[in-house]
Amino acid sequence: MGESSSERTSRRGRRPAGQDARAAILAAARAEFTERGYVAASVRSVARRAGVDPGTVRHWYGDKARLLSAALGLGEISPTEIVRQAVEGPLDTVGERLLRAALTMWDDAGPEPLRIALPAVLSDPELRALMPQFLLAEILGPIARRLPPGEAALRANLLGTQMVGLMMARYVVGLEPIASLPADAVVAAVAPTLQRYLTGELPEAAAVGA
Amino acid sequence: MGESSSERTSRRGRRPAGQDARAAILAAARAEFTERGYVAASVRSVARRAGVDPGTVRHWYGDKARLLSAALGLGEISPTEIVRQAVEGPLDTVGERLLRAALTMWDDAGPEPLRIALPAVLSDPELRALMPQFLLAEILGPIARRLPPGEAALRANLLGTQMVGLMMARYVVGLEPIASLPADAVVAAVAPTLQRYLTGELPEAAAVGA
DNA sequence: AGCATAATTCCTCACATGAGGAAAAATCTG
DNA sequence: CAGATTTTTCCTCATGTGAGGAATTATGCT
Repeated sequence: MGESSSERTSRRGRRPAGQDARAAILAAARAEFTERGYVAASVRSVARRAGVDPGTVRHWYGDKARLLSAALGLGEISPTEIVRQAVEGPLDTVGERLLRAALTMWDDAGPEPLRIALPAVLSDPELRALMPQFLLAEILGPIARRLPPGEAALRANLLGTQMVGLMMARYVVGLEPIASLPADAVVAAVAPTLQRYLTGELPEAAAVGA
Repeated sequence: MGESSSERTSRRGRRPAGQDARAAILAAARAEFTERGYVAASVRSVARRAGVDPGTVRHWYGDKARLLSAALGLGEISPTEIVRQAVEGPLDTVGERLLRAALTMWDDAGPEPLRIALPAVLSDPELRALMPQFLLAEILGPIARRLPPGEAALRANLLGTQMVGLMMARYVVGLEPIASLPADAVVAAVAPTLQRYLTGELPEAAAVGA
């Protein structure tokens, strides 16, 4: 964890043009958050890794939460928008469309953001407590609005269970063979489940319980 | 967070018989780990909450990892054993048996152990890296051994995705309505998925990808 | 009753963290 | 070119952490 003085100048003041401290900080943050977890990583450990002073990190990103947001690139993709688009179209293929959209999003981003964000959120009871509202409003809500009332919430919930489980196994944990299965194979196996949850027969006992 | 001197004596030495410091420490640990997350909770914060000195915590439980194990009551229930028992019997109802066993185990324990353990494990890249092996060996392995070779691993994986997703939604996140759905209703909705994953038709594209 | 053992606190140490602010150095602008 | 602005480090502070060990006090055993 020692800083290499060949990589880090010790004089105060502005660096010559062309050096991108912000990018180095963000890359270091992603690495630190991934390797140590958000809580155990510190602003100082990120700064050390980036080869800058902690004051520089603070200057650009303020506190650690904002550094996390920046490192995750939040705001660049909107899961809500992705869901909204996928949910449009015929209902008898909505399961597959949602799954493909999610797999594309996750595959594009790689496992890092999920591996950083999920434990960070789950470790904080206040953030964790916000997740149901967020999920219902932003992810499952647009789906439920396409379904007949009465079972819509339960059906969207069930879809959520399968999607989050797949996300966990494939991206967060890296469970094989599903972690390296081609997307088409995943869709072939899992989309029928999603479709049944959304539009298929739910046994009476499930519906009564809702 | 301040300690109440009416609850804590300040003299050194053994306490009169009848006071159970260990139980108080474990209860405090569970509360602290749940409310702050494992990493952010400290041995000192646990001790403060329990009304004892940090040295006492250290005396009984050594380091924080061992305190976590004790607080979670690890060793009292064996998921592996539960899976092994549920997997015995006719294959055409194994999905439901596994699900009932898991729901019982989770319901009995309440959300706390999962809310403590999951972020703790996922925040630590070394522990996280061990999860696939553990899951495959201890949970999914006994299931896969009951299935015909060739697709056994994929089928067990698929079952795992649904189970972990259900666990996340129902217990960790508290997503409604599934969080408060009666177990029978959950089984009615989800067991057919598990059964299909284990013994049902998997589309060709899924099987080829495995 | 006396001694050994067990349980608990107090003390100390080295180290780490987030945060604020001032000084220094490069760039930008008119 | 000079001054303003931007960027970066150094310095300081208050607070917290894990860990080791010795002193103290109650219990257990003979």
